[in-house]
Amino acid sequence: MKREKPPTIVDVAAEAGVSIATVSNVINRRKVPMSPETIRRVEEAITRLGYRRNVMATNLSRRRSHELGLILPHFGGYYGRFAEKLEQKVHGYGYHLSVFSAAGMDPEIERRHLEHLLQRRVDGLVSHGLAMSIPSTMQLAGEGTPLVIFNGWNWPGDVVKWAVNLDFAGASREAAGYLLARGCRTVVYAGRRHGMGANEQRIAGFLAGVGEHGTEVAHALLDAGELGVAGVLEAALSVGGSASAGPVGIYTFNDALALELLAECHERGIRVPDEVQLIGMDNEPFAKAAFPSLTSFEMPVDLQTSLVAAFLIKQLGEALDEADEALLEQYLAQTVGHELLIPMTMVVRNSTQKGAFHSHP
Amino acid sequence: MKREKPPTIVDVAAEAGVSIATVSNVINRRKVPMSPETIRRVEEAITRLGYRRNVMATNLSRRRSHELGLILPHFGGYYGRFAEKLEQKVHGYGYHLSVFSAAGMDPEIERRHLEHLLQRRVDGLVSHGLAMSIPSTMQLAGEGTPLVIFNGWNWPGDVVKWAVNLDFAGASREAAGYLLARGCRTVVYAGRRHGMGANEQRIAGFLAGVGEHGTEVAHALLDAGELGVAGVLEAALSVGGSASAGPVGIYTFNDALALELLAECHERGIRVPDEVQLIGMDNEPFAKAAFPSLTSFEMPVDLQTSLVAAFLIKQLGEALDEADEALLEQYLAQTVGHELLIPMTMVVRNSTQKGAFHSHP
DNA sequence: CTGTTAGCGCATTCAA
DNA sequence: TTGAATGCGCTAACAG
Repeated sequence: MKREKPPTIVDVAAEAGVSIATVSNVINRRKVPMSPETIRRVEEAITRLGYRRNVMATNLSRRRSHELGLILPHFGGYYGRFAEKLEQKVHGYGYHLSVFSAAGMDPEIERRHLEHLLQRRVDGLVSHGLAMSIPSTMQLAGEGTPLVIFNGWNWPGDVVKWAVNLDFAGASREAAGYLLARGCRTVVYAGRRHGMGANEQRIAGFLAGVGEHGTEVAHALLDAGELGVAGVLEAALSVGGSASAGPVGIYTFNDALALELLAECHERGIRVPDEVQLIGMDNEPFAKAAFPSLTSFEMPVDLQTSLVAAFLIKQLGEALDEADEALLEQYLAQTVGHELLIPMTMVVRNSTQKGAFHSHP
Repeated sequence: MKREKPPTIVDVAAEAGVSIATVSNVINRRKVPMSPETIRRVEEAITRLGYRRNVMATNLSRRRSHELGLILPHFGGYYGRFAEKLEQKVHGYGYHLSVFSAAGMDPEIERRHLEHLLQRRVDGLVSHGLAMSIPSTMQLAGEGTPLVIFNGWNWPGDVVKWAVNLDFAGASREAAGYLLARGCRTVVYAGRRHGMGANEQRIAGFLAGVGEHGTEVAHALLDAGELGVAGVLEAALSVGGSASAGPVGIYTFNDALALELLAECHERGIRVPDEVQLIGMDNEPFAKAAFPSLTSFEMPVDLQTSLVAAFLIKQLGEALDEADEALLEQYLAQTVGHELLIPMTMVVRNSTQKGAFHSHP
């Protein structure tokens, strides 16, 4: 624990025999003209001393941190990829991204992270539709820091300028329609209550899809958190009365749940997709490798992060590059209000293809 | 973009009719005696103005950030959980944790994050065995910031005081032995070259396990990155000559790879575990839900993060609580050098239980 | 082209 | 019990 304190700009100036202002100039590659000789001497001094600029001092002085904060519900799957992509994106604009996880929607942890980011005076924030209550968030975020939400619905436009959402409703509508088209006699949605807005969107879309079907169809909304996986499966199987023909279609909150249901089907000798058809969401790597492979929805992470970054960078008064500017305009044109919807595409696999698998022939 | 600048301690002082020193005192020096009246006035002013302390200024003044940095190879699975746990742990000691992902072992990104963390003058660093070269890291980290490594091997003791590692070698040894004991005629290890140290540890342990077997046994080391999943399976099947009796045992770098191999087996009508037995690593949620479920190794995230936190906090000169102190001593006692090894436990499932599954009866 | 100087927001002696 | 003054490391006019 020796830790002699790191060299400062003053040490560098002394070492190079110039003033601190000059050092600052060469560090920040300012426009001001400087003799090559001076630059060389300063740079030498910097490497010789192992100088590293103190960003706290820099930010304090600049009254600008060039730092952005991202709050995620957790680091897994889609969200992790989201974070990495967004980091790359904003780095291209000279911003740094600090990522925090609410460790599974824990409002307390979330609040802590938010508070910390605010105290650090980040220039902007990106957050999922939070676990914290909206008023509580509003109070924290206040009018202050630019905030872009992703996958959050019904945020008042005065606190959130933009919400960049995946069209879970549309996807769910499609899923329901697809299952019905495949001849399912019954369709159910298996959700997770703590999915919050994302869950509600799926429900709304699912119901819409069911409603669009020509004839009346047996359906149900199930909660996996409440019923458990086995409970969901049982409930699903008994919805339409056990005698009717055709498989039961189950559309799940995400691939993880779909996979668990799949395992439960194996356990009970229920054939997929003959007796039960499954559609998940997220298109996780394991969805493809499952047996039978799971039909799911691809997450357009690239597009979503690009849009999020574009909105935030723009709010920060920065100029966007050609591609991002174009992207923004394209989506802005087809958007009403401040909620932007990104369409999703279904990836059809064997869990919805009749006859592709027989567990117990 | 109005953003009137946030209130400072000066504003609060004015509002409360006291000096800034007094404000500072009520905020963080409750030890010094102050009249309750003053405290009340200051606190009122704070809430009235919505004052929030600027940590950059605070840290600059204190010459201490109370912030720790964590660098991960990526956010997925085990690492994500690791981050969340560690965050909780260090929060208990009054530290904040900033997490960064190298986006899949990208040395460039990793360097960027490390540099940023150092510029931010974090009090300590935690990192996986990095993607960056060791010398490059040493130069960066230098003698300066306390650094604890996890799952990193062969780091010189003068730059890394502690390395807290999972015993991948021991687990791999056990895996090989287990497969052999289950009657496998052939055992192979399917790895990922970019797993680096973690991969090498597995290889060493695997070979040791094979070597401990009484008789000579056909085995091989395969690289999934090079051969592809199909290639690995083919190679594995042909290792011992196709005629010999007993299943082929495949021990994989992680569950993801095991699952892909499992899918490939289904594809080709190869029965698991009758013809092929699989053991993965990480005990991901999908390992349990796979069909057949995958034998794997549990990751002791809690224990590992506790130890990492304890080492780092201690290096920072902080006092540990009872439990952590005890934990530290316990492990210190059984450790030689600066590399600490955490034992892992196997979770046996159907992918190694004969007869549990017949894909094509 | 280079140096002087006044902040940035806060913590912390040292006096009062 | 409170306040004035100094410094943390750096940036950004403004002079020279």
